[in-house]
Amino acid sequence: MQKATAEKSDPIAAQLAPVGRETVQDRVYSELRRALIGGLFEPSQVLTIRGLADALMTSTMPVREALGRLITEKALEALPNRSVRVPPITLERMDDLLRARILIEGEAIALAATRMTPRQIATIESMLSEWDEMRALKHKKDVDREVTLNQAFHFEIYRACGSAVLIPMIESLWLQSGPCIRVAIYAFSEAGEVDTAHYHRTIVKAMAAQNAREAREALVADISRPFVFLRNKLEADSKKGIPA
Amino acid sequence: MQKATAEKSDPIAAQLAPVGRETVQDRVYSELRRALIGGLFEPSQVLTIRGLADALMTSTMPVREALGRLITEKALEALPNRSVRVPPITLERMDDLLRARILIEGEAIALAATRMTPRQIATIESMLSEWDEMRALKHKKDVDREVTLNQAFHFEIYRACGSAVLIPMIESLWLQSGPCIRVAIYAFSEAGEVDTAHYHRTIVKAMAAQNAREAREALVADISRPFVFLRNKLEADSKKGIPA
DNA sequence: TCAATGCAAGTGTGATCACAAATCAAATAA
DNA sequence: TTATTTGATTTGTGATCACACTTGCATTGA
Repeated sequence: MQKATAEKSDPIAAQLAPVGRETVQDRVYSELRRALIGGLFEPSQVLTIRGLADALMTSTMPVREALGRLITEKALEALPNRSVRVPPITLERMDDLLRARILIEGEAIALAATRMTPRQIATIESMLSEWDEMRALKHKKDVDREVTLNQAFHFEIYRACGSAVLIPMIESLWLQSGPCIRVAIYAFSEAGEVDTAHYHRTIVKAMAAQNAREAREALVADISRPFVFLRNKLEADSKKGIPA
Repeated sequence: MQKATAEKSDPIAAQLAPVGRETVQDRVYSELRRALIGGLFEPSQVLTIRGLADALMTSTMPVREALGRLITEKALEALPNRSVRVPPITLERMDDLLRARILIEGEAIALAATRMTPRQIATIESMLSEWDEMRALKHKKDVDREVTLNQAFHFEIYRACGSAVLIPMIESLWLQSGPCIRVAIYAFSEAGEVDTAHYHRTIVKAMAAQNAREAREALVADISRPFVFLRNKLEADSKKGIPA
């Protein structure tokens, strides 16, 4: 094998990063994930293979496989008509999702509390200040950036839990609650938003002190907020407005 | 629509069950799931699309989509070579899986403890006696049947937890630990098996008493057993035998 | 006017083909 | 004999086609 010998003998090869061979299907899958977590699709919206293929400038093949994967992790829903849609929001489902997230993400942050390196803690601290400066010049409500930064903050912590089993589950949970969260964030914005960064600061403080219990409690408060907010909003709407 | 009117006006339509339209992909996916949970594939075994398609008497298309779905739930592993294999067993992964299963299945059974109907409890009790009579005439070690019955018992309980979010996660966990479990059960058989049904009886008793704490503890003992057994076996092997 | 029928466009599913990358084996050189 | 190379086979990926089912709309009937 000429490649193996080259790697050993050639000193410049050590400076070369291996070029990733990402498939089209992977890119489609990642793109749809990003859109789902960011809440770019509305609940109950139906997606067609050919429509997405056109939008993503590819053929139907990578799209249908990506959709199949998203359906298995419950990020999308397969109707009996064989059409696929993003799952609608119901109160039961929101409670269900929140309970699962408290259980699993709470465990992950408790594990991470005793395993995070100073370097990793410095990373999430820098994210904190990045959050602050975004708030400082909040001329425009950059919801997309807010969502992205929030996700990066949380997963920087979760990655430190050292569990290759829990992390994909958390990703699946974020995928499923993405549409809900987006709706909640919009509701936040129009209802005099509470300081989101405050909760993150509490989390960072607990993580720096390696206090698993406090970290878990702060996390629960953080992720519960949009859910209870949206829940109250939905209940209020159904009481006075349309019951459906 | 003639179908809708027929449903309302025609009395014989009420006796007709809707014919399910299961796709080939669904069948392939279910079949591979069954094989994985049952441990029919060995750890580190590589699977080829065309090989599976031939074995399942279908084309490559349904197989590749089923494989993609199984990869996303970590039931299979995609190598950088783009070939797929069933994940190998490591001590770290086993501990990781067991911890996640204790966390999530423990929560599920605790939820189910206060929600199981008398009818559902009667069902798992009947499974208990079915287990006993299988033990009574254990002329041949029917590992397959043992695995199937064990799965049916646990999921009859989990289904009662009422969470549409937790159950798919538990299925994913069983998918991932399937190969390990199979190895453990074989090891059980050759090492004078402890009474598996005893743990299930304890679980049933706790469920009947709606005692969530006891049910959870009994479940943890039940699912931990094959893992700690296999762990000790692997550690013993690595100490005296091959370190790899 | 309204419901039922029939047609046409759209959609998911499975099969097949083309192509590039990887794997394996025989052949060759040191 | 051992290491290297070369060629053939296998394999995954993406594109395209054929078919069946669904959906939506226009037409027809009462």
